[in-house]
Amino acid sequence: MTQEKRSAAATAAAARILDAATAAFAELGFHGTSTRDIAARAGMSPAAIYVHHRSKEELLYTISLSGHRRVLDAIREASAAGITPTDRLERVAHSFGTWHAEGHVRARVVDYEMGALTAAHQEDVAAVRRDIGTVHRSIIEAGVATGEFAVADPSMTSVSIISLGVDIARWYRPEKAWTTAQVVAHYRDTVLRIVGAAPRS
Amino acid sequence: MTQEKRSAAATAAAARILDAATAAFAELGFHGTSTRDIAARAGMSPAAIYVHHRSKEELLYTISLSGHRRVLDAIREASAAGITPTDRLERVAHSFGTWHAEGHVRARVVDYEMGALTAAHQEDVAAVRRDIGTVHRSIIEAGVATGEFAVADPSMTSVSIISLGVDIARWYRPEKAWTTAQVVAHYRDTVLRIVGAAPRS
DNA sequence: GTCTATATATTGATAGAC
DNA sequence: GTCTATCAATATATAGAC
Repeated sequence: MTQEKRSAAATAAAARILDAATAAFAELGFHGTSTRDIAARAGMSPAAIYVHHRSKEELLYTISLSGHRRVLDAIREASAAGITPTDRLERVAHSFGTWHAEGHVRARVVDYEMGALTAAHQEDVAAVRRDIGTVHRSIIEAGVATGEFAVADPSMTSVSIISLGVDIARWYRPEKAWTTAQVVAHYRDTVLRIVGAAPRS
Repeated sequence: MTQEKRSAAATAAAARILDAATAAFAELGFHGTSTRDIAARAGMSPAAIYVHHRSKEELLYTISLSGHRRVLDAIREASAAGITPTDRLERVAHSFGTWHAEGHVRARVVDYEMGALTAAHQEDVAAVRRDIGTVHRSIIEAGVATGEFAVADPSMTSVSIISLGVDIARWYRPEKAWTTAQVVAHYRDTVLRIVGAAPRS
């Protein structure tokens, strides 16, 4: 058995507990969720959690850190693929919006439960968040340099764009009228308007 | 002693407890806050809370409902004062942004802790939220009618504008670089861009 | 209307059988 | 690696003295 396969998150039971914790945290919040809630959703006894994970807080840490890293990877890939700043921003907005709309349950935990982490774990996540901000800001600055974007303060604008994307996870509910595709398309168009890009054909 | 003065929230001690609860809920979340936390912040014993309020949940309900009502009143007043849809939207954005930036502590509880309310209390708050949405959507529809705004879906656009304002309360921290006035001005300008209004002089 | 003391339930986490 | 049983701490809320 390899090192990787022995690590907690690699076993099927460990993953099932992580998924149960994600669903519970998204619905009730970290502090509103008991370890018994998580165990019940995973179809196991409360004690089983501690065979695979160190603590309830570590469950949140694992969800939050891996979630943040996956978003960062996704937008970096989207950003690299584009040619012009407008292309890159459009791809990044699509990727970022899709993560928050389709993955709204996971994203709700990732983006809104950070405050329940220990200070050290919160700093690990914050570092990834800074990189996510840098990806956005760099594209905006590049677009300002080429004249494609009309933006007075790229830092503030990138915060707004990220904010609008993140907040999808708070308000979006699939049982309502809009599909994720509609929400993402609207987000992408809104982002282009915010930076003052020329309307797309 | 009048009826009003005898109601719980009207006494000084009751208000002090409400303020302490607001600060605690904003920092730790509803479920992360104990009644002992609240009592300690108010400089009272845990038992004192129950002289002035029925339960911890009722504290949140009072904060959340009165907060929502105050926002609704503020944007209704701002909306009525304007002449053109652009004027009205600008005033509403200023009012809505100011509430969330300057009142970010209170707004964080009002907007992000709703899920901890009982179903009945959640519905009371949701009714006010629907009115807040209607105020925004009506202005956008009016602007589309006059040709001042270029918006394909007024419902989605009003959700975006509200979302961008609400989310200020999540990310804004006064100890960072930006003043509330800067954040509000940027929000107001961004809102006008989102609806496709002509840039202001 | 404030307090100390406490009832009662639930919490996160562990012990030990299998 | 799963379970049942349980520990110790903490939760919300109340009782009763002053």
